[in-house]
Amino acid sequence: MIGNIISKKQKFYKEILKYLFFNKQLSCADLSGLIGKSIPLTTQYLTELMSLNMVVEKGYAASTGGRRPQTYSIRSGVFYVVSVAMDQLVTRIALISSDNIIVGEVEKFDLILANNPNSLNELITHLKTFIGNTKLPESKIAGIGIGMPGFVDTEKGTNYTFLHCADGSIVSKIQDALQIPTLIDNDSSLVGLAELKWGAAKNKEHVMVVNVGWGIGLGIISNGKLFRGKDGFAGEFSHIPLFDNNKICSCGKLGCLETETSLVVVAQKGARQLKKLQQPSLIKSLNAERIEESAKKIIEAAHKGDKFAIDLLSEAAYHIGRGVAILIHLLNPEEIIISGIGSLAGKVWMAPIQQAINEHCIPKIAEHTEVKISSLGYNAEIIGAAALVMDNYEKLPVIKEEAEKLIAQ
Amino acid sequence: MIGNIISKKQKFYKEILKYLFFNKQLSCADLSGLIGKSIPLTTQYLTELMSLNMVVEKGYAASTGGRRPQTYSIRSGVFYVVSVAMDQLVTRIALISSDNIIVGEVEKFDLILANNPNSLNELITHLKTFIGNTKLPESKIAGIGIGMPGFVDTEKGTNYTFLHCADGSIVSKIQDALQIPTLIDNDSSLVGLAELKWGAAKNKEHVMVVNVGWGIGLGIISNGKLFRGKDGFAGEFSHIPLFDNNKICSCGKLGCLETETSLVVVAQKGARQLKKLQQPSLIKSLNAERIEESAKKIIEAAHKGDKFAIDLLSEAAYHIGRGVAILIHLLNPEEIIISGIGSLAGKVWMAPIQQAINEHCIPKIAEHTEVKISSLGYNAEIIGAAALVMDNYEKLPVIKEEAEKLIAQ
DNA sequence: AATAACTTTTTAAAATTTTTATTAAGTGTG
DNA sequence: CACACTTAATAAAAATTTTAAAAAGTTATT
Repeated sequence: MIGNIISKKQKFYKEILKYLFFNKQLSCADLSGLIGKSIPLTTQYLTELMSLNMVVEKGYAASTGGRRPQTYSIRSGVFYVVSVAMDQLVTRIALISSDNIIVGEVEKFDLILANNPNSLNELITHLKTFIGNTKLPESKIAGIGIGMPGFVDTEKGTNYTFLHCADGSIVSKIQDALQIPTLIDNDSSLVGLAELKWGAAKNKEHVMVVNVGWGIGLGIISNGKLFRGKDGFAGEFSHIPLFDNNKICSCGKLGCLETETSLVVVAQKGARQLKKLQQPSLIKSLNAERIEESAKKIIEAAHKGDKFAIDLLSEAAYHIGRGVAILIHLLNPEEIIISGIGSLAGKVWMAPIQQAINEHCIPKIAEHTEVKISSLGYNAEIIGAAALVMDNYEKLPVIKEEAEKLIAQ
Repeated sequence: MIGNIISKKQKFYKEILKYLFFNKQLSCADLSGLIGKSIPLTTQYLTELMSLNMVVEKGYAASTGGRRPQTYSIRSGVFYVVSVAMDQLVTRIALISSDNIIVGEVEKFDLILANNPNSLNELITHLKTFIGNTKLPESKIAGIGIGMPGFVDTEKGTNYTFLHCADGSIVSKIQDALQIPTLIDNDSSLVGLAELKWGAAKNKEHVMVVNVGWGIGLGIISNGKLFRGKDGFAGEFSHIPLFDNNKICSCGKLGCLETETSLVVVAQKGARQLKKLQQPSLIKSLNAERIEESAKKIIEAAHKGDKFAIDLLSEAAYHIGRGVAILIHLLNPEEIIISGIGSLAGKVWMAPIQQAINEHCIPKIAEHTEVKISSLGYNAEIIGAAALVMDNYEKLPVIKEEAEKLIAQ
C-alpha cells in the first residue's frame, strides 16, 4: 500500500540515506550541513541508522588540518531504484541499488511512442516483467524514475505529447498497476540532472546542458537546481525560431533550431551529400531511412578523424552555438555541457560552438562560460532517472513494511 | 563605522522589519512563516520590537474562518533608504522611509555616463548633498540602493560598462565616502525586483519583466526570486542576435533585438517617417537628435489613439514579441510584464506581442503565459533600488549606534 | 435563531534541538 | 619537538519548537 510519510525523524533518516546515495562517503559534519541539522543530532541519527543496519562506518577521511572525521556509507541493497530512459523508438530499464551501482544488465527494447495508443500499457507490461525478474519485493523498491521525450509535467505526472492516457495521469496509472512510487520527467531535464549530480555540472550553480539527439533538448541548472518553469516545459531549445531557412519543423513552424542541428538532420544531410558529392570518407554508405544507424556511423567516423563526418557535425555544432549564444546572453551560465547521445562524438563539438559564441556574444558576458563535453555519454538519461527518484526520496510515499521497520525504532 | 552583524536575535529583528517594510501589515503567523521561526518565538520578538518602539499593533485582520489575527506594522522613520535610479543621461534620487513611503521630492539631474571618467565622483557629490539635505544622521540610513545600466556585478559591487573606478569597486568607494552600506544592480534587474515585490509579478514564481527603454532589458524572476546568473549579467535581452537586418548595434554586432525595438530606434524611425511620408498624425514634429523628447511625444500620441504612433510602437512590439517567444520556449514563464518607461504607452504593446507569441511559439508551451503591462511605470527602477537594499537588510553591515540600541535589549 | 462542528489565533507546558564549552586528535612551523 | 593553530566529537546548558489547550470566530443545520 502506498501511504504517506509517517514521522519527522523518518524524513531525516531518508534525507541521510539520500545524500549517502549521491555521495558514497560523507562525514557527520558533511551530513549535518546537508540536512540542515546540528552535529549532535546528526550523530544520533547516524548511530540509529547503523543499528538498523542501513549505514556503515567507512574509516577516517584525510585530515584537513585537524582531527580526522569518521566517514559513513550506505549499505548495498537497503533499497533499489528502477530507472527508465525512453526515446521515441527505444526504451531502456535498469535496476540501481542503494549504493548507486547498476545491478545486472540494462534491458533494452523497442517501444514506439509516436501514434501508439498502446504505448503506456506496453511500458507497464515491460516494467512488470522487469521487476518480477529482479525477485525483489515491492517494498524494497524505493521508486521508479522515468525519462521520456515530450512536454512532461512532473508534478501532475502527465505527458502532453506521448504516452497519452485517457483517465488521470501516467504516474497514477503506473502506481496503480505496480504499487511503487513513480516519478516522470522530460528526458533532457534528466540528462541535466545527471550532469548536476555526477557529471561536469557537479557543484556548479548555473549550467546549460544541451542534450544532442534526435532533437536538441536543454536541461537548465539555475542556482544549483534543475529549473523546470511553470508547467515543467522549460528548456524547449529545439523549437526556438532561429533560422530563415524556410524548412518546416516537426512542430509545424519554420526555421526552428532543430531543423539545422539534430542528429536526424545530420544523418539525412550526410546521406544526401555522400550520394551526391561522392566525397571521400571512411563511411561507405548511409541510409537516410535508418537514422540511428547512420548517426552512429557518422559519430564513429568523426572519432577516427574522418573529414566528411567532422564537417557534417561541425556545421550542426556551429548552429547549436548560435542558440547557445542566446542562452549565454539570457542566463549568463558558467558552463555549457554537450551531453546526450551526440556527445559521444567528443571534442568535435567544441571548436565550432566556441566559434559561434565568439561571433555572437558580447565578449564580457561569455568571458567565464566554459564549453565542455559530457563524460556520462549514453548513460546520462538512465542515471538521471535514478537521480529523480532519489532527489525526492524523503517526500516519496512510504512503503508500509519499511515504514514499520523504521518507526519501530 | 561599518562593522559586522552582532547577534542572531538582531538578525531576526531585522528580518521582521524587512518583511514589514515590504508588506505594510502582517500577522504573527505570516511573519512566523516568512522568517522561518515558530509562532511563540515570533510573538516574543514582536513584543520586544514593540517595546523598542519600532513596531506597532494595527488592529485585527478579517477572519479567514477562525479567530481574527492581530496585525503589526513598522513605524515610520525607524530607518530610511536612499534610492538611486540612473539611466545613461539622467539620475534620480529619492528618500524612502521604513513605512515604505517616498519622503519629499524625487531629485532629478543630468549625469552623463558614457565617456565620463568623472561620473562616479559626480554621483558621490550629489549623494552627499542629497543626504546632507535630509538632516538625517548616517545611522538612520539603512543603505543606499543604486540601479544603473551596464554589466553590473552586484556581489563584487562593480560595473564593467559605466562608472569606471580605477581602484576597487564602486560600492567600496561610495561606502568609504559616505559611511553608509551601499548596493548596486543593473537597472532592468531592479525593475524586475520592483515588479516582484509590488507589481504584477507579486507572488508569482516565473516571470519575465521586459524593461522597454533606450535598450530592451530583462529582469528574470525564477522560483520566485530575481535571477542574476554567474556574474550578475543575466537578462541581456537587448543583444540577442535575432534579425538579418544588417543594422549595426551599439554593441558592435549585427541584428541585435535592440536594433529594431528600443525606444531610440522607435524615435529615430518616427522622425524619419514623419518627414518622408507626410503621414497625418497628432505629432507635428520629431527631432531625431532629442530622443527622450521624441519618445515621450510618440508614447503620448499613442495614448490618444494616434494611428501613426500606434503603428510605430506596434512594429517594435511585434519584434519584442519574437524575442519573448524565445524566452517562453526556454523558461516557460507564467507571465510576461512590459515595464520601464516604454510601458507608459499602455495596452498598445499587448496585441502585437501576443500575435508574435502565437506565431512563434508551440501553442502548448505558451498556453498559461499571460502578457501584462506594468502599473509601476516610471517609478519601477527607483522602487526596485529600495527593494534591493531591503532584500538584503539583515545581511547589511550594521551601523554602530543602531547596533548598540538593539543589543542593549 | 440557537447550537453543533469546524477553523484559526494565542498562550502555556513539555519535548526536542541547538549552542556553547570542553576534550580529543591532528597539522605545520621555527 | 614544543607551540600555536586546526578540526572533530561529546556533554551540559540554553534556546526553540511541538504539542496541547483555551479563546475567538465562522458556517451549516435543525
